[in-house]
Amino acid sequence: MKIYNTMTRKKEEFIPVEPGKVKMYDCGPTVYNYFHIGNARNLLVFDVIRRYFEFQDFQVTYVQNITDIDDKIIAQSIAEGISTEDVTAKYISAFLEDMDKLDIKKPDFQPLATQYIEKMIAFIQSLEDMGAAYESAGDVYFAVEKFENYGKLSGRKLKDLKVGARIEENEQKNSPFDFTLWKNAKPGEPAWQSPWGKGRPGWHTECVVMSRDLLGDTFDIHGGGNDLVFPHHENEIAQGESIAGHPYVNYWLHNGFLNIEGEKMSKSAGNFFLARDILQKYSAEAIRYFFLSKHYRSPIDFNEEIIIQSQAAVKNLYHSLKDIDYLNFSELPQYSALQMELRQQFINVMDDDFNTARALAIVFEAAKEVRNKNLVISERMAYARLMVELGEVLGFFRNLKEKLTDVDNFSAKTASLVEMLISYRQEFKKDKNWQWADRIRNDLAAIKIKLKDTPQGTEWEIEDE
RNA sequence: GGCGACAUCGCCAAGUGGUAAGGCAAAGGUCUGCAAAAUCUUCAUCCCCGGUUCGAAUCCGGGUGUCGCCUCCA
Repeated sequence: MKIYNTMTRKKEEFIPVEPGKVKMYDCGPTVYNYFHIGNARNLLVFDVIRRYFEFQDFQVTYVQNITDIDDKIIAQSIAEGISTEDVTAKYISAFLEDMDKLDIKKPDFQPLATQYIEKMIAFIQSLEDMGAAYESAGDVYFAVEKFENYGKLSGRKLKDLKVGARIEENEQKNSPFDFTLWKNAKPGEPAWQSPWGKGRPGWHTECVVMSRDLLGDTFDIHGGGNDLVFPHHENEIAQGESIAGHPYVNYWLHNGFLNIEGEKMSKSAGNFFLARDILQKYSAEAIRYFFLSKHYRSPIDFNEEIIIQSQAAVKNLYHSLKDIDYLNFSELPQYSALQMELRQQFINVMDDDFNTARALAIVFEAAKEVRNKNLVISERMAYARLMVELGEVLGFFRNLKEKLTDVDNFSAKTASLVEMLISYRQEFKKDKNWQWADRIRNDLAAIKIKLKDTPQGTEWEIEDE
């Protein structure tokens, strides 16, 4: 298996620290707001990577932190007029809810920053003891120039940074690029007691401390959005490797950014989409298809038309399963050489830096064979099994039974009412009373219930929107 | 100023030297009272110019255009 490593800017053969095990860490959200569609990409990408490792029989330990103490949270608590605890409680539960709606599997660990204060203090203390950090007026900073490889992940050199970057005015720092490990609390701010007085940890420290605690001081994969490469991940490396004296992470994975109709998404530009708002209108699987149809490292452009296309594409998959009556298989058919070959192709493309776009194409090829009436039924059923197996690796087909039986959103009573109307329409049709037959069909269509006359009788379904 | 990415059918998108995956949409056939759905069929030579090669969307050089990071940010 080859994965692209931001550190070396090359695809590299994946060799885990411990054979058969994968230890991965993804930088999770800061819970000061509902998460947006750009966050969703990171979450979905790492969900699929995790699922694929599990499919390949790796024993995966997946850690994703939740930052629940931060300047933005304090700002939000003032804006909403509630305590910081209430802010984080509110957005953590919203986060978990939205994750579930997106069919994202729960990480094995979701540590909160506030659960790690003691360990962060001890860690910062060690950095200070070894001379990598210094205190200045109640704040503690990491001395960037003490870490000789600073910039190795992002390909930046301190001297280049000095040329163009806007330099933060802060006379307490020895060097403008030194970053905060511990921040002195202002009156009224949440604070913890520490050797440097009351304060809170800086953002860059929690990921190092948590990952070392849960995954060890060298682990396999660390991920996040592209924008975290510098400075956040760079700063993690500086801390982790200063302490450990050996590599912190073996493979760095970064997903590309999401644009909105070609523009960067930002609140001020008004082109800002929350995941939960999009989920109101479109299915989790449409969103998933949209993201997976593009390679995770490339930038992706979001607009409504694309999601509509994605929704239609996913429907295609379900039609195949309905067509073959997947739910009524008495037992799962064995794969023949044909299915095994397609399955192997799937593995090959996923082994090539998680090429989900090609993987998706393979699922669609299987779906096409499911509907291929020239094949014997056992062969078609085997393709259906394959399609579901591979689709699940990509995170599709959760609650398959409900989706295939349409019981999801409709009460049994609604269903029987529709059936009743259909039977009346049958009577009209028998009498060739097209006017009333069409009126029933049109009126149902107006409330998004679509009728289809097939040789087996009239079928109906609720249209997605 | 420094670093980096990208440009493939109407739309989305894969493809890192061997003759263009897949999805959406569209057109035509079958089916239907008419529809819808389903199904079958059809649908690109890869931004421009030059070079390397038996052979290039794929490599090199030069253009043009788009975007990202360097500051909180997934």
